Amino acid sequence: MTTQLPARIRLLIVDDHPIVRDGLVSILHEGEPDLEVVGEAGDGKEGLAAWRRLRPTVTIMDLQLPELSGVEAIRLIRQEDPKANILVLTTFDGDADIHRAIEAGALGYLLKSVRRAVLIEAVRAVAAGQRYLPPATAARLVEGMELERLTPRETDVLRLLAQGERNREIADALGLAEPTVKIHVNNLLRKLQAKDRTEAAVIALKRGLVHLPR
Amino acid sequence: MTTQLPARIRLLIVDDHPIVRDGLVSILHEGEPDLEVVGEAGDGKEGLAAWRRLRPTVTIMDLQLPELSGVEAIRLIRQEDPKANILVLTTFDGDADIHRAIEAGALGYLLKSVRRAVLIEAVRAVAAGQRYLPPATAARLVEGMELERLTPRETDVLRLLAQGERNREIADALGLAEPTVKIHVNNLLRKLQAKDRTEAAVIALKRGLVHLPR
DNA sequence: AAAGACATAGATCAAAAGGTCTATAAAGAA
DNA sequence: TTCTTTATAGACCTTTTGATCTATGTCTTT
Repeated sequence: MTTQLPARIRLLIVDDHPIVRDGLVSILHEGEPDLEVVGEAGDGKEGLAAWRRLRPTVTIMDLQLPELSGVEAIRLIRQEDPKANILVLTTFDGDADIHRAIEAGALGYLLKSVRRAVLIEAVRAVAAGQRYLPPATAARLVEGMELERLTPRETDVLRLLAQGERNREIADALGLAEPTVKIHVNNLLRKLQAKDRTEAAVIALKRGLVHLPR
Repeated sequence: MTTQLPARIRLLIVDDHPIVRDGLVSILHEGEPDLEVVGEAGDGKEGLAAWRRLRPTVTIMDLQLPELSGVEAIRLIRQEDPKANILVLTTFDGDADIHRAIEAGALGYLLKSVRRAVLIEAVRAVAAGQRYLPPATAARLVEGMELERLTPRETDVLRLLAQGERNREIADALGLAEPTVKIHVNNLLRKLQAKDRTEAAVIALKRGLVHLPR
């Protein structure tokens, strides 16, 4: 189908921070003549549109994006082209988001704190269709698969719990009886290995299972 | 003392993310001939050393830095030169950190998500010795001054509370009686306007009063 | 010296949280 | 169909939390 010119790697950058976009462009261009940033986008929607227009070799994507979340954008892109190479570049290693991004079809994952050389290495790996995950992340991903799978309902409860809602309020918000909420909370404490709801809330935030409210 | 050539603004960038540093350099250089990045540093210690060596017009500083925190670095710099112009550039608007940074002597404050033009505007303002705060931040700072001042002991308790510790455990950890801890928790709930300890923990994290444990 | 803020702690009491049972029902997999 | 998972809910009990008192001692500021 596509006649490949092996030399050139065409890149699309999707990140809502202009500073980060410029930093990426600067690092990727300088001294790497075969890397070319062909497009940039500041939110998920623009990112998807740009991807459709440009069909880049690699899409570098942040997860926290306005309009359309990074995970959603990845899912939609991979739906249109299951071979699309996507490298996730995010600020914190909130495990849950990474997990979802990988499930949605991202090939690589990196923290924004990485050194320049690592970024380039990751871009080249993903451009070649290879997985790229920091070892620690890969390890946590495997553990995460096993241990902490939350059911949809538990996730609902956790989200409200992590905003400081009481069981009574959670029950009302979800249209449940309070004992039901208590069961879910109980399961959450066990799965998250938290000794009480406050620790559960902190763990949920730390792992990116829920996000801080505005 | 220093004979001033008004044209040139010499900048020092202190941020632990190479991507962000490159992004800043790129934005600040391009099309702004009077702005010159004369130095970069990747942690607080290096930042302080670079500042001593370079005495830049403006120091652009992240708050979350290894080795020496941004707030500490700001304090030390301002101790040596109370007229040093420091612009804080940070990822999240954790109010407490901003508050401390301003108290430590930062002149301006910006989120990393700002547009390029705003960044340049802020740099020029701070270079001229003027305060630069986004209106929303300024407003919150004023409120914050009034309402939410925590005592040192309350901060101790809050830190442990936000890790999910129980009153009993907090008491043991701090060498207090449990009733004393309860009083502090009570004061915290009132000052943070939280309805229970879980919400207090979330608020504390959101405002940057405490940080997520590693 | 007096006033105010802070830290300490004891005593109660009601509300909420958390643990442990049992039990029903729907959806999906073996 | 049978088994498993998930979601639902009731009952019971203990622990923890949070609210509200009173009270003391130390600082710092006025």
